Amino acid sequence: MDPAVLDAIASPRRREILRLVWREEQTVGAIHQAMPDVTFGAVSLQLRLLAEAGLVEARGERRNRFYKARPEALGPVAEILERMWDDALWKLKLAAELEETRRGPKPRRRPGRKSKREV
Amino acid sequence: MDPAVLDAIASPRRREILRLVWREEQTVGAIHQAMPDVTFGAVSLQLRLLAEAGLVEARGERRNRFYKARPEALGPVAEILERMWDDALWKLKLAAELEETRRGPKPRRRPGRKSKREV
DNA sequence: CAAATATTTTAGTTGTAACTAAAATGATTT
DNA sequence: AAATCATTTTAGTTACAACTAAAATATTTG
Repeated sequence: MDPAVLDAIASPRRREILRLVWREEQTVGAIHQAMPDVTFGAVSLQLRLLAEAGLVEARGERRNRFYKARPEALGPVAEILERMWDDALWKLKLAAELEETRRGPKPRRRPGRKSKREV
Repeated sequence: MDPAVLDAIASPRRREILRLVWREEQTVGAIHQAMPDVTFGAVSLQLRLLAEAGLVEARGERRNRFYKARPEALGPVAEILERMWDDALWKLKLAAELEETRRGPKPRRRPGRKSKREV
């Protein structure tokens, strides 16, 4: 397992793309339609990152490129993701997470301060 | 499994800290001594992030705070990390990775361009 | 070949993670 | 209560991931 894998799946956006191409290949356009809050170009760039990490593969047919996940490249992480996606609760969390991380890769850490040392 | 976990382990620096406190608790000072390329404060900040994600716990004794990993919070990811650390090859890669990511959280994507579509 | 369609790439912007240096806080000892 | 030790927090800097809009590239169709 490449550490690039850990990097790749740390992004909610990339996890969502992975999910979309998990079972069956999808065109970039189809993926983009499922993520209307980002531009086509943004989807293409994330697909490039995923492809460079070996987590998706592409196939060209006619005018389209079809992308498909490579679960075998994810090793044990594949099961973790699948478990997350199967969990209905997770779907809600993902939605909130995607909305929150409209820009910026990572969830903000909570601002709640605690002045005294907490043991 | 919280997605904050995936976030936390995406950072080589945090993975290294986790490794140091995996088997036995360590003071912040001891952790810092094992990572001389960053300041004490930087270590403390990353420990805070890990603690907020529930991946480490702290205990205060005398002047020191002892940090310890909480592998149970990592779920299946714990095994992945352990497997990585056990692999000698990984140790070399991690060293290079840490050196390369002196600043900046993630490995640069390779600049190699390919102008034609590659199917 | 021109037009249409699908995708990639470029150039530039923005938010923020990871860091540093120094100040602040907390705990212990004298 | 001052001095010392260990850690946390603050304020500010820097590098870069994720994004947008537009231009470029590739592929098929009329």
